[in-house]
Amino acid sequence: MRAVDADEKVDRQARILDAVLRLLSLQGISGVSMRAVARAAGVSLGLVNYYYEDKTSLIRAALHRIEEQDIALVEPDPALEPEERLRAALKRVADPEFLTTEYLSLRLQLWALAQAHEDFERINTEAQERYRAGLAELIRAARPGLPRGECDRRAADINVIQNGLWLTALLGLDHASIGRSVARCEEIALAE
Amino acid sequence: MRAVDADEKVDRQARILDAVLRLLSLQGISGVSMRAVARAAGVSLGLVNYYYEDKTSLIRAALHRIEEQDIALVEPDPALEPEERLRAALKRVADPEFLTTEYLSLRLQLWALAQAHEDFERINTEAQERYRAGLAELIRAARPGLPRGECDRRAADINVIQNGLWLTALLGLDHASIGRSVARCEEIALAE
DNA sequence: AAGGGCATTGAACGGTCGTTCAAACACTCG
DNA sequence: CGAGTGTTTGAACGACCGTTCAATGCCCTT
Repeated sequence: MRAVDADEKVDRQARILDAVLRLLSLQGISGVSMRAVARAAGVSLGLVNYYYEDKTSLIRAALHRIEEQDIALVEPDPALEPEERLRAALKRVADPEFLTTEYLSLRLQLWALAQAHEDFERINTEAQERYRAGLAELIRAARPGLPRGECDRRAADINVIQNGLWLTALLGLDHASIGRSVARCEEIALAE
Repeated sequence: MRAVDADEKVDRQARILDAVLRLLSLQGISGVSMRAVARAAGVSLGLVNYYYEDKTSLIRAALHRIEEQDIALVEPDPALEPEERLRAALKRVADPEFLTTEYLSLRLQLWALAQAHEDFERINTEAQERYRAGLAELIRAARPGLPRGECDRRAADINVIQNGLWLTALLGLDHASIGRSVARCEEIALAE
């Protein structure tokens, strides 16, 4: 059982952060207490405070973790042509891998947190802007003739629909309207 | 000062609920404690528990209050022709009156709560369905020739964009993309 | 073997939480 | 006036919260 032991021991800090994300997604911020996090991560209360100065920095770390995932969504896939690259990125947001209740609920909780806490709002806004810029860049690569302003506009419009798509997927489960919305995003992005 | 005194006295129960909505919007669920609510409403701690059995029923009451506002958004305006009625309803969601940070933040907090608490989720889903049904009915009245399924489909698609619109308005403040999204909703709704 | 530096633990602190409840208040009716 | 009814208050309870910290365990170096 060496490997399992090692797995369980390695990087307790990461396991603590995982536990935060899990609890936040399932129970909301009310369910995230230092003790609950410690319990869910299988470590002692003291260790949570050892790795994270206080609760605020713990949540902040969770926010940054989600931010990385968001940016990865518009990371260009180098194996594809520009247009297919864009299509792939647009489809990725409706991928079952990302459209899980756990992930979407987590996003929602973080957005809710951003509303209540100025510090978190800044992190969130920056992430949103980086995402939108990445999307605009993908459009520009796929439609080189478009002026930059038009690319930004399209990225913004797509962003609106994608946000709605995520929210709708979370609140109800209307798969058909999600598919149609992805198609609508492609239309907006690739119009000549 | 009779009138003011009366105003301040009348319906303390309603003032308590107002305080909940205000706190929830501004500080999230973490800011809503029985004591904070009492303080914000200008009543004693005991009175909050007098009118609301426990904290859960207090939040539940807040959810129902928001639900009423949502349904009112698609309430047909009898003074208008069917098509204008629909346009009015679609424009209403982007009305500055509803697009305030306070109101949107409140919605977000309630959605976040619905994820964490089964009881709240049910209330929320029902409200969402009633809203969507109201929207489909408006479309049917404006385009009587359309089959019912197509109306439902359009209502669902519009709902996705509107959710995104609200969320985008809350996270950033891209007014231009909001205007374009409202126009897109009209196109979807009124296509022949 | 002894020492030193991280990692890890859980008890303890003061504070806030939700809930309960006896007491005080305001008001109407007889 | 006094009895009765519905409001309103704030103290008190036990539970849980975030944070601190002395003590312990573990592993590498000398």
